[in-house]
Amino acid sequence: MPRAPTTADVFNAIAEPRRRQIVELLARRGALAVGTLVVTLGLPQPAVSKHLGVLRKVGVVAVSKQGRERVYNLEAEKLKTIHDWVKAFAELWGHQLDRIKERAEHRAREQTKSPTPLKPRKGRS
Amino acid sequence: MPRAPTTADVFNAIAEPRRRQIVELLARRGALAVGTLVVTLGLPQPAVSKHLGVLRKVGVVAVSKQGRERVYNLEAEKLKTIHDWVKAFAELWGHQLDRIKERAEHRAREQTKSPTPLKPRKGRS
DNA sequence: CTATGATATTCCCATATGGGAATATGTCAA
DNA sequence: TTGACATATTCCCATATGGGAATATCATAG
Repeated sequence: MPRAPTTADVFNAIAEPRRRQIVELLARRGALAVGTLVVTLGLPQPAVSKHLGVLRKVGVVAVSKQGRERVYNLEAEKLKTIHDWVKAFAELWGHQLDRIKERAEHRAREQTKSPTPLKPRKGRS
Repeated sequence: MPRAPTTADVFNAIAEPRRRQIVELLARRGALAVGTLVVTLGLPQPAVSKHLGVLRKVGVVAVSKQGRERVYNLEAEKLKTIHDWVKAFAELWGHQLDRIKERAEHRAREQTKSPTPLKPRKGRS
């Protein structure tokens, strides 16, 4: 199986730096027309349109026709998926994670066979 | 330019569902040997090793040799990058984002007066 | 030493990529 | 209508993918 399509989910969609930039821009400056994004990002228009297509497909942005322009706005709630995911690990870096780490599989399955023959010295001979 | 390598940064690394699963497992159960991950994930060992390789390259996990096993542990701080990124948009979904949205490109010189969708005719009567 | 267990690495391949270039579609102005 | 502008879509291609299969590497037991 090849890599999942960028449109598979939000995680894949924002893996692309340019797309993250677009999200940042829309968050910072509000809804923007494609043309504005083109000049701001310094990317060719087709490239921008494609990136927007990906973001739109996963629901991170939404379009609205305004005259001959297409105005894209951020649908921030979709980013909540990611936030919720990483948030679960927040305590692991904000706190002492040793406890969780250590209480883990210290008895692993190795004890089913060899009773912990740890660090046998790195002798040279 | 093709898609950036999965090892390019944390965002690309965790775009892959299996790799996210690995992260979750290591967070939940602490450091684990490859073999344990293999049985838990139900994936062929080479596949797991490759995923671990990606995660290791971006620094999300770290290995330690323990006898003939390789024990992988989570380096949660690396996920902070992602957390910090999405966190910036948290106010956009937890709060009223209208303010930010509206103050945006109002110079688009066209006030959105009526959203009136043009196409949503989902019913043939 | 050799054998076995535990992981990592290499080769293969269908698939998707992001950008470039060119073109199509859409919308407004005369 | 025609023309100019704003976006989207299509085609092309070098590159990377993730899994499968086979093999290599490393560590320990005998």
